[in-house]
Amino acid sequence: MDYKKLANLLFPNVTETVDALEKKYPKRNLEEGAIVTRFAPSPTGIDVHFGHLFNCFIASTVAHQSNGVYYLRIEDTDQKRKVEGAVETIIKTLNTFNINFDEGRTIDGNDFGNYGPYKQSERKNIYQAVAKMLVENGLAYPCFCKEEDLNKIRSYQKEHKLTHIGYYGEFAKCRNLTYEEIEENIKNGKKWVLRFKCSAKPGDRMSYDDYIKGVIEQDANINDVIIIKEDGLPPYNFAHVCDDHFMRTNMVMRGEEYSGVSTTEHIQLFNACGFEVPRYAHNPYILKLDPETGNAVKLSKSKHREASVSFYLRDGYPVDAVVDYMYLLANSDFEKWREENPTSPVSEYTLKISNLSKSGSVFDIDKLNNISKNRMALKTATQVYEETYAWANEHNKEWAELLNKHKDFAIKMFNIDRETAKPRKDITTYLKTIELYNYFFNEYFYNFNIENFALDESFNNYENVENVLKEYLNSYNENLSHEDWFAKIKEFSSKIGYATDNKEYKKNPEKYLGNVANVCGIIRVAITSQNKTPDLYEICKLLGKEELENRINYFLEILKNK
RNA sequence: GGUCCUAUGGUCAAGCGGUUAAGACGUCACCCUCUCACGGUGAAAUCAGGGGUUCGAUUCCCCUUAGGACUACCA
Repeated sequence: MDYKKLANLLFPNVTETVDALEKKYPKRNLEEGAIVTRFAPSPTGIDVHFGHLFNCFIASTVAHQSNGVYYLRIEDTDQKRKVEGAVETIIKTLNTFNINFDEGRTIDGNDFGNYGPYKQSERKNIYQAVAKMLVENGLAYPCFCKEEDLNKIRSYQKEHKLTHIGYYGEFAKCRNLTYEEIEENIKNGKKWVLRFKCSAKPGDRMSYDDYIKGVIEQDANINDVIIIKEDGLPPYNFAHVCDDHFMRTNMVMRGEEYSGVSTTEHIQLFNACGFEVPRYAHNPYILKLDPETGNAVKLSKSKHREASVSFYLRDGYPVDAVVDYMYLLANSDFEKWREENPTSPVSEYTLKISNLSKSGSVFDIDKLNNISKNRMALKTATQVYEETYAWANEHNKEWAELLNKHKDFAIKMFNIDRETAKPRKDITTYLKTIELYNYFFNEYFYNFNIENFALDESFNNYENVENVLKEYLNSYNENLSHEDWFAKIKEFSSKIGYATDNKEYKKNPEKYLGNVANVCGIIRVAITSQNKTPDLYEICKLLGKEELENRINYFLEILKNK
């Protein structure tokens, strides 16, 4: 067959040539070992998957560490699944986590960089030029099979339990069409797709060196896969090959789902085009334990809230905590480094792709919480204030207003038990600050009902409670040191029948109304509503004597009327 | 069904033929203590099973088992 003639029949309007493209997109001039890689999302959702964030994080870190290039390419060849606003969300979200691109599509829809356009739907001429070349070289052919034809082939293959399912060998009927038949079909307006003429046969093996998983030997792809769809655009496989070639990617980092036969297919395509095959690195998944079966399953947006990056943003996990967690997932020795360098920027740590786990790891929210607590404890009160405020502005207006209205007060509040040798570690998220600190604000406190107060048996006898609180107010003086403050409490506690020596109290509990811990407990609940709070002395000092009195009166009032 | 990947406590994991099998999170206990935290000390808890190779296997090989992925005009 005259393939040149066929190419012109199929692509009469394509004038672009591969040679011209090679010149237009020259090899990158980078230092030895520089990694050029990309994030290539499909704009099909309004939320980013944590697994994608994780992949991006690894790829961008590795690229930047090597003085390479990390770019963004939008894979929108499936026009049916496109979602409005998805690209913007992706870019914004990644930026939030300090993942930035050196070139690619931007949030306002423009491109920056010399290898664009960075959106596949705008690269049709490139794909068609390469496709035309393949036809000219006899490596691709048009296929007129319809969906039902394909289904028929598939069910035949399944019925006869053939090991290979697909369009190959004797099943690839359109492979044998003559030029005249093709011309006739086209003249009759029959729709066609372009298929790759695969030279591999059942039983053929191929191997490639995966940067993460090592050398993998695989059954080679034997299907005459589709490289140009009916709409003229390529599916993933061919778009990947053309784009990563002309964008001069040298390391394709992508999810594990592409490892295996797909990769052999992609390599065949690279070879057929005469393009250099890039290095592949297939990242394992992040998993989640299924409570019913106990099996680890792929983290999925539809089933697990922590699969969506918006979850971390909404709950207010500090970005540095999430980033630390990703480092930990990638390289377990990061933990040791972090222990030794608690305040260093992560950029000082070298991520080692060789230390990536070959299998997926189960997502552990407890670990993230722990990291978050530790990161939070390292921040100054002002930092905590500002980050919390920024978060609240987006996610909780009420909290934001209070923080804004009482800024100095709020910073002092966040500073309690902070700048000490053993800072508190109870804030995991910005969201958590609300339940942890709301009682500091009168706007909250004076709206509490008796149910909001953490009452225990110490509150059963109203007279005792009143007695304790009145004594406390009498003894309280804002100028007291911490020691003197506590000495005063002990003093009146003993006077009104509470034990001040805990060992003594444990020996003879019946001799006392309670111990000094109960006294503090009563005070704590009365002025904060909670039984778990930071240092009581500091809280009292921050609120001031007048406010203490008001709160105690308020509390006694509602306790009495319970 | 076929092909590939993976397998150390509940989780993340060190380990590269000889170890009392690190460490972290989580759990529990005790200490510290005005609560809660923090901190400290300690405990329970792991080499999936079976064959080889070897003087010796968690480590190397094979099989089994389990889990995961792929097998689209989706990416």
